[in-house]
Amino acid sequence: MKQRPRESRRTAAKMTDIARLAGVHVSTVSRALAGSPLVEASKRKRIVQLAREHGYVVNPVARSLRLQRTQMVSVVIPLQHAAGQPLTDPFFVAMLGHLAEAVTQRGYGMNLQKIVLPTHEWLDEIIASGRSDGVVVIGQSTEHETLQRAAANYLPLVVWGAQLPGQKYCTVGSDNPGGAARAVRHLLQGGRRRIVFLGDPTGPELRQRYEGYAHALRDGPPGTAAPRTVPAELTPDAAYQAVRECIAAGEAFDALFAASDVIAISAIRALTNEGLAVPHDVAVVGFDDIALAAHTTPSLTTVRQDLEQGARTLVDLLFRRLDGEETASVTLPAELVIRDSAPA
Amino acid sequence: MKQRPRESRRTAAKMTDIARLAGVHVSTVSRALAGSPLVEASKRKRIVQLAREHGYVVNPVARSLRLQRTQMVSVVIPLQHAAGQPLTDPFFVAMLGHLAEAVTQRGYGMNLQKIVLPTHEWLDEIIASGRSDGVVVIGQSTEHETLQRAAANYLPLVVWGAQLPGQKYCTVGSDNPGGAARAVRHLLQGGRRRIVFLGDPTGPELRQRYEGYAHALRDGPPGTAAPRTVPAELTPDAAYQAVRECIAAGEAFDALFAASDVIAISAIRALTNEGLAVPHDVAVVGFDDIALAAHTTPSLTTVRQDLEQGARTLVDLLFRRLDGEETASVTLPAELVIRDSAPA
DNA sequence: ATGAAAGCGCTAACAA
DNA sequence: TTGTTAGCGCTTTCAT
Repeated sequence: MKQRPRESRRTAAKMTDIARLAGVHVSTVSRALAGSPLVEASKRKRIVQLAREHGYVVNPVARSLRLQRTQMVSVVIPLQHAAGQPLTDPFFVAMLGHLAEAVTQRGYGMNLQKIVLPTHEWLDEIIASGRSDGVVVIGQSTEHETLQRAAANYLPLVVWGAQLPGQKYCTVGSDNPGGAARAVRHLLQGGRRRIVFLGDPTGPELRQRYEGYAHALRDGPPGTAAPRTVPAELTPDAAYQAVRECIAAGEAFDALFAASDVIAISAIRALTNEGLAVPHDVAVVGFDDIALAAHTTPSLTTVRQDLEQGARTLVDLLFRRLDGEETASVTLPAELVIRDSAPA
Repeated sequence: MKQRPRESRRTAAKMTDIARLAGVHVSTVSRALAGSPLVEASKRKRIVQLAREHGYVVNPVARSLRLQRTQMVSVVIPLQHAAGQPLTDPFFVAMLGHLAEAVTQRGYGMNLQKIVLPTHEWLDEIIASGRSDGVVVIGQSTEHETLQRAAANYLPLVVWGAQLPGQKYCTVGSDNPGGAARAVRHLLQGGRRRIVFLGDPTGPELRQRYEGYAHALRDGPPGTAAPRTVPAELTPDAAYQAVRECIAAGEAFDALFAASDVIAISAIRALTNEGLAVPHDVAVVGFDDIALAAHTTPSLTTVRQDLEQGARTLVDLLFRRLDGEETASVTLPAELVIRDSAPA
């Protein structure tokens, strides 16, 4: 058993050390460092100066224990399959960046947790642990019930995802059905009639995208083929495989609506490699508008989610909940961005 | 002044509550939950069961205070300018994802800090605070001296960046000079003679890339133009502007080596918009091999940094340092990936 | 095998 | 204005 050598870390100064140096009681130092007007101004300055000279900073662990408040926000990503969407997926990673931005701007720290196969009580444990003052969950995954339960007695919780009927927790998410419907109508207007849905509509967000797709198809002109799903996990490889197999099986389609940009891009490569021209033979629309989307060949027509606004909204709602407000869920617009993979 | 309403959060169970329920002393619960063989097996099981039923989890704040160990790793990103590389830059964001993966795999949490204009003692404060057991700094920025000072008496610190002479802290980074030189030699082999460096070689990593560039040019065939820098911050807009201005100023060049992919891609757009064909008129090579690079039009020839391996190595070294080992710095290979923006 | 008690570093109610 | 004191929730030595 290896041990932590003490010499490796200079023992950090404690508040009592500063108190001794200043010749005052530790409580005076605490007050001085908190800028309390109770402490005589000159003395306060002296103490603050002393602390700085000695590189002293208040120990947040002790402070948190005493105050029962951590100044931390937990960001949790429940992933369904270990092999599924990795943490490095452009969507997550952009969301994380924006969240970090918004959280640190408020003087809070952010701690990041990835939950692989959500085990029994993952969320309750995070909440009960008191490691953070509030929780942001990115994606409902298959955890709707868990979220419902947790929200029943824990206010400072916000979730990125779809808004569901009877939902008790607060979500921020894009208008998935609307965005998907716009994408499909765009394809229909372009004369496409056999439009396939690529993705696995298990989680609420993807299901909503599927429903928007199916709904728009039902309202399509005569000759519009019925909805058809090509199931695929949200990874490049899975999507690439799924599309190739679909083509090999001889299925005919003239457009593809993908549940995410990542799989849309893979689909384009699969189609191209199979000798199908995009958009001539098959038009492709994605979902997300990741940074990559504008630069692919052909550039990707997609439904844009504004993750920066999403993250800012999540954090804003979380802090209002920390202040006791029962905030309502927010749905953000999902706008169609027309590029070359499905031109006007 | 708003107040935190107590009703919003069910008061979490404490260890003493479980002790009372089990009819034992809190120390026995502590031992039981830690799986100590001292506690009689049946009693231990009963206690663990009780804890689970009541959704009890050990409070990590109290635990950390007692053990003087947090099971947390701080990840810090010092940024030079508020306006510079945002946290959402693909490089950072990919690095973050990989780090999160590696850290959580070891059962540690990760807390994320973004330091905008590094103030006096940012690193010392993070270390002194005891918020985490170890620190990963992403990028040296202009903070070499700060890192030197901190490393003098704090072992569990690792840095992504360039290895510098006389360096006392442990870095993991790509072979910047080698990678840059390979990129430039590739351009020279393709017949390019007037190769410009795009970027601002202020920080150590970019300086090393510049040096690799300059070095390769000096060894170039007769007729090779001397090194020339077009300074630009690592943002798409700054780079786009810089390149357009450079063209407008009538400067002649037939190739461009960009300090990062993000600015390389912007450069391509600037060149194209100015009527210069890539690679015909101007070849472009980037640095990073971000996900986007393979999908731009034309696809980007670039120097690949393996961030996954980088992150794994950082975390591996950090944990060895937590165990007291004085690990040496590691330089990872930086391989040239030839695509269409500078074909063979 | 279990309990008692001390103490991690800090803040705040209370006393002076 | 400052000091004294209790205690946040936990682990661990020591005593039993």
